[in-house]
Amino acid sequence: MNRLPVYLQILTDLELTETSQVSSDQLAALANVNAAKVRKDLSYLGTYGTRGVGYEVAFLIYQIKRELGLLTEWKTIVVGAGNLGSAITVNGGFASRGFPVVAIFDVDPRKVGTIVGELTVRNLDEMCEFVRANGVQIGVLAVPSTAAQSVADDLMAAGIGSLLNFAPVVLTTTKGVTVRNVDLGVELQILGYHEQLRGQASSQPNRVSV
Amino acid sequence: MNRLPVYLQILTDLELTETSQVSSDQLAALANVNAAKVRKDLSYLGTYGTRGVGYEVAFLIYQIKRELGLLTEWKTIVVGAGNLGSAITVNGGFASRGFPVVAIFDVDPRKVGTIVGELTVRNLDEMCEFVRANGVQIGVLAVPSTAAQSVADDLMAAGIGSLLNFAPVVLTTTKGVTVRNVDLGVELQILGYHEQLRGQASSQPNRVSV
DNA sequence: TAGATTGTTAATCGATTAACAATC
DNA sequence: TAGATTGTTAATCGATTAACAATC
Repeated sequence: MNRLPVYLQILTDLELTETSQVSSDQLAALANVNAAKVRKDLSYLGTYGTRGVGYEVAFLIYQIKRELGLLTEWKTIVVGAGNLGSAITVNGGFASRGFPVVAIFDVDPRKVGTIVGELTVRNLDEMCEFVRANGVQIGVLAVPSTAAQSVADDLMAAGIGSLLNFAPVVLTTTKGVTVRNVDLGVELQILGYHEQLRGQASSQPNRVSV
Repeated sequence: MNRLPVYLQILTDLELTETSQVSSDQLAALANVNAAKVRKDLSYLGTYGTRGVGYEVAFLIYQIKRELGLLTEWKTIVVGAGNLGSAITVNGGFASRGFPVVAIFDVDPRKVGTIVGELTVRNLDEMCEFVRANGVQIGVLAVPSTAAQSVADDLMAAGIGSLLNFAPVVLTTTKGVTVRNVDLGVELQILGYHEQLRGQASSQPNRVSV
């Protein structure tokens, strides 16, 4: 369920402000969704609410984490030690969210051996062996578009489970590997679309929004 | 329409391979969707196909760009000159996709004045004035979570149109500002969820997938 | 008990897709 | 004309939400 991470973030914030109980109405307001939807989403986890009272924040956090598989750590590697790969490795704070970055790789000999965060950049040649030997589950592709498919092929051959791909290409995948594409250019394009709509709204009010 | 950027990318690839005509069947296969959906999506742009033949690639690219507002350039600034902000400014290649990054800002005096790509990092103090003076439409927030709301408030006060936010916080927004959140941690969490499902599928085959 | 809120049903809404006449 | 493919209708499917009995 795609909305559970949103609830999780809100609940985590609430816990920091010492809130121990929350109603579906409150949660819905914070998440900008319908209260019935919140109850339906949460009832999917089990019947953990108390009628007339609401939900216990800490318990709900635990149950969502359980459902999302965040009680386990998933070993993650980053491929590409450029700015993006470094950003993810260093300040992503992913380790605290259950995704320890256990290695970072690059093909550029000038980058191999340098330090990124707490890791030393390894040579791409060692990647497959490392994945196999350490049972790495998740690979983050922060490489140029031209290299993405090749790196993905290597990782899949080495038995990786899931890929997070930042290169703006449609990867060909084998087996049951899950791929998630994040194209930052597309994110901007969507904003551009909204900017255009804004312009049309003020000048040509004869068009229904989509 | 959220699928148009996907079609656009595929069509652009096709154009590079000298393909001038494409059918809804072919496009659907490349985009991993139903052919009827492709035709319905494209018919929204207008009736640009030819029965018995298909669609002209170049013309379709133009029409999608027009619809998405990609024939105009949208002035973009990046706030935060860390690894993430640098990655976006330098190798995002967003300028070629219609989003020229016209300035980058940081609060850290050690970063102000340094060069990122073709830009000199400016002081955050100058940001509002710059946005107003140059009519910047889009702001990219590559700052720590703690700073995100404050920077967003400043940008909105200065009249920015849309924000792309990488900080894992729910921003409070005023007026008709469009905000798009990209939480890389959430992206990983979704992969973690799939990893967990994979594990359950092999051990406990008594659970229907979601 | 009275008030509040859940869990769930049933209605509604919108998105997807099969099917096919139109037509190149 | 025969084959291919669009554009669109109508059916299907799934997601959202209003409503309310259950119950704390």
